[in-house]
Amino acid sequence: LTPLANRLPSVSRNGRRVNRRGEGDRLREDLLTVAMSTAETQGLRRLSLRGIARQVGIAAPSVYLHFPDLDHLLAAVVEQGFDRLTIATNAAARDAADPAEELRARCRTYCSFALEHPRLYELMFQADLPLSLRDAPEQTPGRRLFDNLVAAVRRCLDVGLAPAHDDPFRLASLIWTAEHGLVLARISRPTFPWASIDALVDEMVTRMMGFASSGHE
Amino acid sequence: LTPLANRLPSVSRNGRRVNRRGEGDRLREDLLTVAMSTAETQGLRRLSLRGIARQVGIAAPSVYLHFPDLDHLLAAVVEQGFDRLTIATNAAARDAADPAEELRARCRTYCSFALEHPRLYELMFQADLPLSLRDAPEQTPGRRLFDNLVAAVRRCLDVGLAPAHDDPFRLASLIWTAEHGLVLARISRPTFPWASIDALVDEMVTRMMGFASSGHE
DNA sequence: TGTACATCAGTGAACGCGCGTTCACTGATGTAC
DNA sequence: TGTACATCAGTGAACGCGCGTTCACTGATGTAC
Repeated sequence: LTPLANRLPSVSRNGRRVNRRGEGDRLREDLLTVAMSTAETQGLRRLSLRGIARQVGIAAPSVYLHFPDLDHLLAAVVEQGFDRLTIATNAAARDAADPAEELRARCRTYCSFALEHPRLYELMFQADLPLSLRDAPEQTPGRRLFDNLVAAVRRCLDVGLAPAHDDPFRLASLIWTAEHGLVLARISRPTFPWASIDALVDEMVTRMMGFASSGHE
Repeated sequence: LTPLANRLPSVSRNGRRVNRRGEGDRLREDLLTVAMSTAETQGLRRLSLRGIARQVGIAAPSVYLHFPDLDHLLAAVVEQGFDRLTIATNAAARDAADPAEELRARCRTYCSFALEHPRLYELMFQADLPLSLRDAPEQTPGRRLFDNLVAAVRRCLDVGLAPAHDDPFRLASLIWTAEHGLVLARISRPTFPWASIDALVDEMVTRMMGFASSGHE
């Protein structure tokens, strides 16, 4: 009501400025960013709509301007997690000298990502949460990532690095689940005397694919 | 206050009788039984002290007669889960003809158990919950189970089924994490076109151990 | 045989908390006339 | 140039809920004298 207050932009108690007209979508990004980092640091159990709103600096109901409910917000986090993981593994694959090395690089990067963001990785596979994503049967998040793995396995078979009669899809299922277990076991049992993750992944891939063992003998 | 009421045993609204003197420990078993079955059917997210008390038919504070807090109750559930899994895998191992078959039988049974009790299995590996069990470093629940797996792998090496220079502990780590991932992936991605779990497990073990492949060519 | 007392197996009410969601609203800013 | 109006980007208060935990208690039953 003072002249001074009239000249200042709208500011909530947290110091956040209300977005200008037409820029309301910025809040959506802010919400995702904060949800993402909370997921990484705190895990699913500490992820709440009110908590995220608090950190962003808005009132809780403002979340509903961009997400119909909490599940859809979490689903967006999961999707973004898979996008980043896909980008990271593809980048690692590009530098590989041959298909076998590419496959190993993909798997090592996959595991590194999971172990660097353990809470996010857990959320990405938390069975019952992203309710809104379960309707899409074949478009499940991470399916693209898996398809890339199948293709990498196929390239190995094509150049004769493994028996040609093997099924790439089946082999990729075995390799994906194995690396999945490798990281989840590490996350949930941190005191177990684990060997180096990179060495374990390489050995797992080598044994699964039936590569001539290179490193470990 | 009526003569009739005096002759009846104490009964809470749920029809539960108050245990007789000296038999207070029965409530502990009831709590565990109910917590176990709730864990199996509902999962961790729906497991609450009040909910368990409600199902057992007691007042919520009565739980504190037997467990110092909710975490200790959950820890007891986890422990019981590992006990059952250990018993099941050992039973399966007894009927095996040779070490290779024993190892496969152990792994198949492990996976069957996990897939028959998916919510319980998830709880057993839920990272951050059994706070009271994390103090015991080497006595982590499931360690006995893992030791059995190492021994089974060692027997395979001893009879020459796999290269003798391989390390049983390392191989067991790879096999355990692989089967762990196999079941968790199935639980969290039920719509994925999975192959038969028994066939996948057998193939995984065969490839990991370097057995002469018997079934799949 | 009777009675005071201790113990056991619980209970009922209350606490403060954070949660997801709803509702009607507000204040700034652009637009039409 | 001025002004009414629509729209945008949010807010504040309130709802009902279930939760874990605390506290002082109760009622039956066994035991000592």
